[in-house]
Formats: sequence, C-alpha cells, structure tokens
Amino acid sequence: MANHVDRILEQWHSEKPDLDVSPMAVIGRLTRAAVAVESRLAKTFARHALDSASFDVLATLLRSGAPYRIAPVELARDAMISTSAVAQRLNKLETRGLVSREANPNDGRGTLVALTESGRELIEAALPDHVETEHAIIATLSVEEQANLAVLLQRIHEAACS
Amino acid sequence: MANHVDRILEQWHSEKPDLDVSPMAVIGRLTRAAVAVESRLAKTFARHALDSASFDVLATLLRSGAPYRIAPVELARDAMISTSAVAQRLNKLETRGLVSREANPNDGRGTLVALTESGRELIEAALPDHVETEHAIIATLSVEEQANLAVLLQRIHEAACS
DNA sequence: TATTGTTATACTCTATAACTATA
DNA sequence: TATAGTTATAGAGTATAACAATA
Repeated sequence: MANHVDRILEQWHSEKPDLDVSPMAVIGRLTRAAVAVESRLAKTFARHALDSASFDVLATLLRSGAPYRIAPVELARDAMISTSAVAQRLNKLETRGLVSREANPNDGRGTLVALTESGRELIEAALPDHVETEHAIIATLSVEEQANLAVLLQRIHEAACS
Repeated sequence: MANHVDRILEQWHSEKPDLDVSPMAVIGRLTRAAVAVESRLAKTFARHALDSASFDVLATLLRSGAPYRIAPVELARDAMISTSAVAQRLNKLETRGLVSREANPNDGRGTLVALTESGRELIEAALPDHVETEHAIIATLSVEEQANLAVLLQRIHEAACS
C-alpha cells in the first residue's frame, strides 16, 4: 500500500517538476506520525477520564516528587501556555477534586497547586498504562533505532526553533 | 544546555526508578519537534495571509493539477476531518474569493471546489516560500539521515495506528 | 437506503485585557 | 514598577445533529 505522503509527492512531481519537494517526505511524515501518536495516547488518557492537558498537569505534579506542589507559573512555562490557560485547566481539575490550591508560604502573591489524594491515585493508575502505550508504539524500533530517532528529532526541533 | 525532555526523564528516574520511561525520550521529542515545526511553518503561512488549514486546501487543489477542481468529500478524506469542517473551511476561503463552488456535472448531489485565479496566484506565491522553510528546517540533516528519519517516522506512524 | 453537502448549534481550548494583591 | 494569579470575554476550530437533495 503506497502511503499518503508518497502520493502527495508524486502529485507535486507531475504538477511542479522543477520544485524540490523532498523536505515534505520528512516533514509530512513527522506531522502525521505526531498526530497518530497523539490520537493513540488520547485513548489511554480517556480510559482514565483524562485528556492530554489534564494528564500533563497531574504527571508534572507527580514527577516533581513529594510534597507534590508546584506554582502555576511553573506549569505555564512547562507547557508553554499562558498563565490564564493554566488557571482554566486548574479550575477543571480542582472541580473534580484532583488538585487543590494553597497559598504559597514563600510568596504572598503566589499559589501552590497540590495533588490531592484522589489526584495522586488517578495519575498513579494512569501512568503505567500510558507508559505501556508508548512502549507499544516504539517497540517496532530497535534500541539503536530509538536512540537514532531521538537524536534526529532533537536536531529537527533545534533547526525549527532557530 | 540540557533539554526539556532530558529533565523530565531525570525526574521520572528519581521519582519512579522502577518505571521504564525510555519511550518518552522518543515520543516526547516527536511531539515537541512536531509542535516546533508547525509553529515555524505557520509563520510562513501568515506572511501569505494563510493558516495551515487554508494552505492545505489550496495546495491540495493546486497539486491535483488542471482543472483544479476537487469534491469536498475528497478534501475531508485527505485532511481526515468531517465534511462539516471542510464546508466551514470552504466558506472562509470562498468569502475571500480564493475558491468557488460549482455543481458537479457527474453527480447531482455533489459540488466541485474550484481554485479561483486569485486563489491560484496566492498558492503559487506561498508554495515556494513554504518549501524553502521546510528546506531550512531539514537542511541540518544529510540526505541519508533524512531518508532514515522518514523510514523511522513511517514505522512509528504505522505502529501508532495499529 | 445510502451518500453528498450545508447550516445550526454547542463544545473545547486558547489568548487578551482588566483586575487584585503582593514583591 | 514588576510579578503572580484569576476571571470575563471573545475568537478559532471542531464535531454532532438535522436537514435537503440526489444516487
């Protein structure tokens, strides 16, 4: 089965033979692979009544270690979104009792987002399931191929940001 | 400069030493690379008063070749979105005079989306600029590395869909 | 009956602006 | 003055459902 990206390249070759569209072979596959992976991961999140954004907040709190408390501004930097977007994500999680907000003892302006017992249980249950899904996706690659892919993606990332 | 993904892996290692989080090294970088690339491409699209979705529709029409006419249902399959989402994208493009809708002579139920003169000019101008941006991003990789990366991404894509 | 296409509607996610409070 | 955080608001994008028309 010829894949989608190949068909697109063939179309460009007949329509614009002088245009070097070879970058699309990589970037087209990068985009599609990322979409497919996100979609697959979303299914695992949904099994735990989570979406990608909520999982991200809870996982960030969990991996920060005890006492599982982070300032919203940290979460915003981490996820590269506005502090307003963070506040709205937190509202949803707080309504569900998965996180709570406390005053920051070191900064009167600040807040600390805390993982509740219920939030802790949920993310502890979802995490191994998530890792297993990721494992299933990359298991088709050997360890060397995985390392190679990570390096190439890192370089693409840096090139895109420069 | 240690990168973000490495920091996340280190945190997991201290917090959950028994969990094999090695898949995150690949999938984390895949997601972040895709986001960075999309963001970079968006800047080029914006210079031509386009967004990714609009560019996609116009480019699909252009590479289909003369007479530059496609049924909406084809566009939906291509972009993997609902026909309703296509209709709404087309409304925007039609308002701007970049595409027009005609009756499909072969199917009374159907419509053909046609690239207008104005739409043709716009996409012909944006395309080389877009390809140049993609070229700038992947130029850090040798031809062999590009081919290798494409193969690895293809396999990740297939694994994620299975 | 199934397919094509559109609109109305609602939902989600986000950023901007305005505001409060503290550093 | 700058920073932290929240809410109100508006905008973009999407899918679902309802509908009309043709196969």
